[in-house]
Amino acid sequence: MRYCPRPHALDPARRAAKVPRQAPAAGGWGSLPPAKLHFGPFTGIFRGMPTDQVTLDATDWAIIEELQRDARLPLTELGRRINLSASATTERLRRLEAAGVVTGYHAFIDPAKVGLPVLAVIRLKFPGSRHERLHDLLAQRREIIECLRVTGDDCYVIRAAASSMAHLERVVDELAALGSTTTSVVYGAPMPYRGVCGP
Amino acid sequence: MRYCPRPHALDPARRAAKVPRQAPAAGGWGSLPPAKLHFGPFTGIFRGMPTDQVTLDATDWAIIEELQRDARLPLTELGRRINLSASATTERLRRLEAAGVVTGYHAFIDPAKVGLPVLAVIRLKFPGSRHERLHDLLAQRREIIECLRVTGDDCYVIRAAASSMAHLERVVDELAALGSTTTSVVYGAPMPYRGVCGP
DNA sequence: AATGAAAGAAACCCAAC
DNA sequence: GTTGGGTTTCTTTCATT
Repeated sequence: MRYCPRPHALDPARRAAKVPRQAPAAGGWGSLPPAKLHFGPFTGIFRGMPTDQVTLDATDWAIIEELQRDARLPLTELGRRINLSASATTERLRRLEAAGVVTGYHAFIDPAKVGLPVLAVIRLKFPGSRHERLHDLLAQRREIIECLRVTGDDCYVIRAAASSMAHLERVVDELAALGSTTTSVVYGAPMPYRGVCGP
Repeated sequence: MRYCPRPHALDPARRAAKVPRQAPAAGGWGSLPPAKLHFGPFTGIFRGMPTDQVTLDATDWAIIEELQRDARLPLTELGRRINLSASATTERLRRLEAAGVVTGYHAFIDPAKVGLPVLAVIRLKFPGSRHERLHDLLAQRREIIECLRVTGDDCYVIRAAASSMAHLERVVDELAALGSTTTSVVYGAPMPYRGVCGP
């Protein structure tokens, strides 16, 4: 097998080698493992059913907090910060990845900088159960960057990033064909996403 | 200076050392402070006013897409995938970081795995302008993992991760002291967060 | 801007403690 | 968990184009 540089357990190539049976890919981060329930940075990444809780000690939490802050931290430096040898740090992290505690490492992009300055939270209320059509739309419209199914009056909470209000309008119109929408444009974040933290 | 392993431009130590003077924010917002506007994975990380757009070519987008998928990808492997030498790839990425296109690299954690299986979207409606009290609460309650200010009936859209419904209730009660809340518990994500993509 | 070479550092594996 | 050795790969710098 080809040597995979800095090959964390979540690396697609490595996962393929180590996790023989992939569940059918269902949207979202292509590289993420199947059947995870995550509520990752910022909002949530739910996928499928919740899984069992993992017992973590203070060192595990230190690893989690460092990597939530900077996912590109080298393992040697991470080890230094948590007062653990590189080997032990690597093994801890490997276990956290294998247990599904760490679900991925992702770069964050400023949408405004790349031409998507209009961000919105769109709530969608369904009359019946045309969920398939929504799923199709989610897959196609890349302006939709997240969709959560929730309790309450609204069935779904959707996030979208658009290049203009006119662009957002087109996205909302497509959603409005499926159910009734309530759209809120985002001014800013008094509290931008921060990762989870220990007890 | 101490060698900094894999020291990307966003590394705190390196940022201080290498980016002496930020160019004054030019463009549409006049004298307003040059802040970050990100709508990162899952929800968005807005902070302050939007900044200027950056012109990106197909190679830049390839870098962005790869690192959104796996932030721990080595630069050599990234270069291989986009058909560029490691040096050129590094320089491209350095520019993207310096321009504020890439705002960070973050590990995603499965909240259910670490004892926070209850995720909720809480909308908060303010009667007046007791924003300071909200900001204090946001800073203190680590269950609140994001807060967006939005247009519409509700002033804020808040995300929270709690260990139980009783735990969530306590968080909601604290918010309800400031304004009227509407809470939706998250079932799952038909479309978990996926990063932005090019045109 | 991209390339290629070279030095130092990091990732990895493994054995021993 | 730690240490240390040995190997491969990665990061960074710099000269070159």
